[in-house]
Amino acid sequence: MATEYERKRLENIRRNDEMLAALNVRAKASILTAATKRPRDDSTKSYKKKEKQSKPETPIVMRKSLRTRGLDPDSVGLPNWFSDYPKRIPTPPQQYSSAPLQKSSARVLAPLPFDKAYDGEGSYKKFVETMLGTTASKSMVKDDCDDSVGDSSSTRRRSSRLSNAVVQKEEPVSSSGFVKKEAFVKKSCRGKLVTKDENGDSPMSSGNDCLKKEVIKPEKIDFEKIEFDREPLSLEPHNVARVVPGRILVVKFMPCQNVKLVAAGDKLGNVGFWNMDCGDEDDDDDDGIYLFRPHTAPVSSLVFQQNSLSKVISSSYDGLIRLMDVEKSVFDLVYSSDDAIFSLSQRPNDEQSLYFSAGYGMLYVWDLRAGKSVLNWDDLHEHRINSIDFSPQNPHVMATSSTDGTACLWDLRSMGATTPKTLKTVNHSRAVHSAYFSPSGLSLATTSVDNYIGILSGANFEDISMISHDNATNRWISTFRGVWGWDDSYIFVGNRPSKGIDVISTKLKRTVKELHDPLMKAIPCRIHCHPLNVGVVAGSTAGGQVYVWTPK
DNA sequence: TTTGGCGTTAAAGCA
DNA sequence: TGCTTTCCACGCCAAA
Repeated sequence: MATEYERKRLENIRRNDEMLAALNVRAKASILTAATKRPRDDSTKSYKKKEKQSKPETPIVMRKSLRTRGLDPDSVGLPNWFSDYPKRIPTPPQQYSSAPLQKSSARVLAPLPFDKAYDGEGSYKKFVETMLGTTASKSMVKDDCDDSVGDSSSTRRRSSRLSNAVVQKEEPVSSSGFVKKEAFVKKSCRGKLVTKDENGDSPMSSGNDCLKKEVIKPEKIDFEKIEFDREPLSLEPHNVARVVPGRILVVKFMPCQNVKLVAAGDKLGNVGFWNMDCGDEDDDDDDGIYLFRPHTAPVSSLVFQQNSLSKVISSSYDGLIRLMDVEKSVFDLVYSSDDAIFSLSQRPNDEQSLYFSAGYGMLYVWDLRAGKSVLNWDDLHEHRINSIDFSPQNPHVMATSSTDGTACLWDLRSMGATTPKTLKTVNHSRAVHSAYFSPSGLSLATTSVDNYIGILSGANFEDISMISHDNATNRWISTFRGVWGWDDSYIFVGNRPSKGIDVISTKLKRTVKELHDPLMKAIPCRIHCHPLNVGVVAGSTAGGQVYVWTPK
């Protein structure tokens, strides 16, 4: 229950804020600050804001339900304005265009048009064109799934399937819920139309695709041409950009081979897109970086819709899930809640369902078509769930990681109970920030702040090995998450002291490579390996920069 | 047992 | 170049 003291404290905060708002002190202070600020010397490519973002004038309010606040659902509890506290600050009608100070606090429980969400300086016209496929007719898109927050695991799976030539079919599942390893047949798929399923139907053909897609023929993607093991990766100056202003929590490549586009979500609620092909130095109005602000709190995950790459789902600590629909130029509101959403994922080949975690240990299955929750568990973990991922071998098997110090494997088919049992639980001594399946689905990698990266393998994931790795961060940088490369051989994870990326061999159980470059000025906390282009790796930092390594 | 304060220390912004 | 500010990740520990 909220204490008397807490109520008084909140009441004081509210009164003070109303007084400041009435005096318009903050707006005036902001004007003074803007008038006296120096232009920043920024030699690297960067997003351009409409106006300098002043520091937040209100505290970030973490979304918390009555339940997690310890209040009864029918309790009067905190005043109504508390959950939407920032909205109480008087805002002018043009808040989105000329008053980022006010804008920074408003949680809009409605679809948000691009015009209102856009926070860049130039035009986003080219971005829309690119996303709608007018320049992407050569694009090739993946055939199946995307993944969970801030990682790279399942978006790579297609590429891995191609490179490993692992034939995917309806896998037999053991009684324990795990796929029988021996059921898989390795053979070359060169020349096959890998985007078609067993019935000959292309999973890409459904839906109102915006991009002009082309069936991927394996011979078009010569994975052997680029051998990550042998060819070093390099960081070119033009592959460095500041995409968003705040600390990045999630970075994702658009799963498209011929359009080099990176999306990043930051602590302030921004979602930035960087079209790396758009490098027209003469065009001051469009440098390929497009900054939107669909959320008012940290963006926890970004997922490109599996069969419609012009749609991007975002989740946030502000309790909202939005669907960016480029065709309609709007960030639709999919879900809203008082609980912070810490992770979101989709199962392979099921783009109608969202799996997301909220508050402290809750997990929801949301039907996009029906617009409602079809399943939920209140206490899947004892603390926040940091990642959700699905086995590419068997999409019924889900992996979660949590601040409660565990990573768990679940069988979705036997989770009807209110307190479902795990298939496997991995115990770390501290918070676990990720648990991602390898591209083949045969291994799982967990990353914990206890300074270990766990590798689970074996037919039933019974073989657990812990690789020592310095995963310590602090409050100013995002926690590390080990992500898989393009096959089961390597895991990529940030290195704080060296400001680089460690490449860990799962076979040797140690770091075998380090990606360093003098251009790297900050720690790459969140990493994504391009799902279709082997050797292309993005690292993102607390300063909002994205660094993209490419094969030499 | 719960709660809240504190230490940690990266990186932008500013003078 | 150096100082200030940021401020909800996490663990530790003392106080309630």
